[in-house]
Amino acid sequence: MPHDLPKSYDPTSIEDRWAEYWVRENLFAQPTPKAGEGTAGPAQFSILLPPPNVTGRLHMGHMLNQTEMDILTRWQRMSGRRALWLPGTDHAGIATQMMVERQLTAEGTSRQALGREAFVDRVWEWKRHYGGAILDQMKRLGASVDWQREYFTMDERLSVAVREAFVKLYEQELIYRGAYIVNWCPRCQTAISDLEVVYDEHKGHLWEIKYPVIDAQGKDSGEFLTIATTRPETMLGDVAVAIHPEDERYLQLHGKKLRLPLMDREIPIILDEWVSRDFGTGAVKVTPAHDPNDFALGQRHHLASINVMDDSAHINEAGGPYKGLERFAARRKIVQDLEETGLLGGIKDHVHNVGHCDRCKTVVEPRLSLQWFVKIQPLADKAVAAVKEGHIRFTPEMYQKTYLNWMENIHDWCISRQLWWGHRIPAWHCAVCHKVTVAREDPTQCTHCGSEKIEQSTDVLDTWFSSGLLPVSVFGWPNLTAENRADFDTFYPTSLLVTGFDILFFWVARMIMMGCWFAGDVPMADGSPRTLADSVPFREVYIHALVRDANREKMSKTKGNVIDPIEIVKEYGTDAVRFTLASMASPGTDIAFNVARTEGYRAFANKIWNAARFIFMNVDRAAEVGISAGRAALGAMPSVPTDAPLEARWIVAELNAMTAKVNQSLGEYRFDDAAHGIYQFFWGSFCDWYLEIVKLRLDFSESADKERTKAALATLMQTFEASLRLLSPFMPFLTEEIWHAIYDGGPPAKSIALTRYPMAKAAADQSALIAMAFLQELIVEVRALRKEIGVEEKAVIPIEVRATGPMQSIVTTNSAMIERLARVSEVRAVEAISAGLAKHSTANFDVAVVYERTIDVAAERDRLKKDIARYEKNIANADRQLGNEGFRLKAPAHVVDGLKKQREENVLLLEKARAALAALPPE
RNA sequence: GGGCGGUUAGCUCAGUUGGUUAGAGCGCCUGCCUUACAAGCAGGAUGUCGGGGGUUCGAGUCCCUCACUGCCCACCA
Repeated sequence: MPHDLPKSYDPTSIEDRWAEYWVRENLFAQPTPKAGEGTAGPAQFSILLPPPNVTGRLHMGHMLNQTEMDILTRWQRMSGRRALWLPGTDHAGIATQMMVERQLTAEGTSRQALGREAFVDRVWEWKRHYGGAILDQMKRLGASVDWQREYFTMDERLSVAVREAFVKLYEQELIYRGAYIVNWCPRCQTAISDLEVVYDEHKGHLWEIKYPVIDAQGKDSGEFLTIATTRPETMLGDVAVAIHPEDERYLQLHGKKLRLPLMDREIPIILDEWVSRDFGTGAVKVTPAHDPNDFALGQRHHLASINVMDDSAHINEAGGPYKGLERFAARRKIVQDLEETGLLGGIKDHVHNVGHCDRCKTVVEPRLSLQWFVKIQPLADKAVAAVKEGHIRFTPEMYQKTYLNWMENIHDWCISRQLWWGHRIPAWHCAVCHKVTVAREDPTQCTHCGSEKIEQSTDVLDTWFSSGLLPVSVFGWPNLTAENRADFDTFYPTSLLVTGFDILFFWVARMIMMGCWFAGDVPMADGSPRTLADSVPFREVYIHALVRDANREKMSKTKGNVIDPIEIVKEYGTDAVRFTLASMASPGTDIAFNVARTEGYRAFANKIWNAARFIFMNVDRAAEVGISAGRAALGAMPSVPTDAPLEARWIVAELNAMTAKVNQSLGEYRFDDAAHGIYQFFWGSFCDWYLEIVKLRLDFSESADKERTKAALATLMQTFEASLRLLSPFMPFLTEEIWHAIYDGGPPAKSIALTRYPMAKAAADQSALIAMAFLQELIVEVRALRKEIGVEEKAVIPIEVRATGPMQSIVTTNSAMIERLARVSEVRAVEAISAGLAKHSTANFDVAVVYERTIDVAAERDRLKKDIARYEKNIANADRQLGNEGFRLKAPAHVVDGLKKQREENVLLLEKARAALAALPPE
């Protein structure tokens, strides 16, 4: 890589090249340690990529997630840890099946027409074709994952883990099968878990239906009991009507029966305290097969359950004349029929929440069906303990509460899905004894009766059952032997999980439950039992925010405000987008993604690019006069002798301070602080001040002191190179390109990512920081003065400076710096500023420019008056506090002293400003 | 119904255990093509920290309350 960089920074031309190089060279592969070499501990850093769905395309949320993980992984790797970032994809049961079904529909066919086997083949084909798309996009983003370890949740070895987990839980009697009300999606035609139902507020109706009361002889008494329902179609499955036992309106109906309209069936009136008297009519129809509350009611009162709908929510034979109607058509017909028979009491508007399938948004039908469940409490208990005992730490902390609240109120988990795509449940049903055989190896006969008439369950497992196992399964569980457990011993528990709150329950909580449960049985590398502390799937969880659009709106396809990261990356470069996300990623706050920021950070990248060009230009000039660039000294923190020029001591002090800050911030997941720190240092300190000053030292003329030039160039190079390393986790492409250019074809490593991350070496040189701050203030005042009195930009003019003792000598020593940066021809140290000159005063100095001023007297007067008002206010404020005995007694000494000093400064400045005002021509 | 956030400059956001004069980026105004960079340089303006009350010598920061706003959980038919 030659160091003659093109004139302008063009991200696309460099990013593709390095992205390809990192993958080709396998730079981030983390091989399995040799047996016995792997030891868990702080020397390791392992992290799992939340596996994107194979259906996925990269969106901004992914990019944020991956940028954060990549920054941390690169930082950890460069800090000397054995870093492993493990990528993979999720088969995503429902989501993927839906995509393929949609494709089939477009072809005019269906999965039913294909049959199960052919359909599953088709999905695999689809997966091979599209499944890697998101990973290819990740490569383009520079994600430093170990591509050699890439997995897919339906890989053979991960499927083994799924099967083992299922069988084990079954053996432990923590998996059971039973008929319960589950959330049923009629479009996906499968059960879904509580978490997969999203509720939307819906303006519906409350229909009041009159149920005729019948007498002892079974004849209509002429009386009615009016019930209220939001779903009239379910009345076909009514088995009772419930009222509150103390409801005075209905006391006379106790023990009576009703005729179910339309179905002409006798149903009892039951009494239950669950019924609320003030809702609707105080009488509620009971449909155990289609409502969870009714189901519980039915259990309590030993009522039958009548399921009136089929898998696609059409009315079945139990619905009599309504058989075959789709549920909403049935609803309309039923309401119409009731009206015609005079049994419709009334229709009221009613706003209520309606559950929809998370995937396809179809209205969910609560429905009685036979499903598999995990008895979750024992797992949840461990998962609660793991967090309460501090074995897993959440950032931001508040998510711990959210997590515990959910985990402590958890319900059994419905894990069976009536899908074709997924891990098939390892349970065989016997046609003879009707019992179930669950086994690790496919059985040929029923373990209960020995019959060979067994058939495997057609259900598959919830996708999250397999992804919940990932932290253990990717490292080889359950087949861990002394020979092959090095990965597990080294990398489990993983160090960190970085993810969004949207999958806190779906995935994070499940991993904690399953990790604690299954890893707990794996002995430690030394054979000792594993404690809960070492069973957890990860030690820390960092939950990041949602990426919204610039107006803080959630991105969604329907709103059309989705920002495609790949598009933005093409326009501004990956580095700029990464830096945007990092700089806006403060924990707990959503990110309003604004391309204006990205434009700003592309400018930052360009700034770095140009700083590199400037430096390389000087390296070349130095080479021409026989000064070497001193590359051998690179790769460490720069150090400068105490007699080095001020700017050299200062920039090294600043670099150390910023390095400490960045390391600390990254340790606290403060990506924003870290990014701002680097930005501020590089642009504000390094470019704006240091580079401008160092131009003075880069004197390649014959008469120049070569040693001094060489020293200046060395500090320049070292500081710049260290800055690149510091920046490289954030902007991996740009820094890689420039870093290689520094070495002009002979880099000491294959990548900047494989060098060491800077560590602050020493306490910052305070005297350099103080002196430089003073000079910066002086230079800024001179520039401001020039502007105020209208000195042309190009004019070079003398100044007068009055400063106190040590500061005066700093001015004298560094007059060349002042002259260059403030366009000054001569710095005159004086006892007092000459009368008539335009002057600025600070607590430390007075400064004036020697110039025939074209002063705007009115503006100057305004400025001074404003200053005076400010000083007076400050003094009054200080006096008020200092006059308060409580403050003097209770405030810490440094606060009181600071305030006193500040007051003195303000008194001085006030005097100066008043004098200056008096010296102005009268109004 | 329960819980958790947020409200700071025109915009997007920082602000560590309460402590001296509340910050950044973008935007805005003014002047500069100063040979690394006009994707730049220099200078400048801008806030009753959502309202009210309280604790304290001292509150953007702690407590109470109200308003607005966002999210999560629950799901009474």
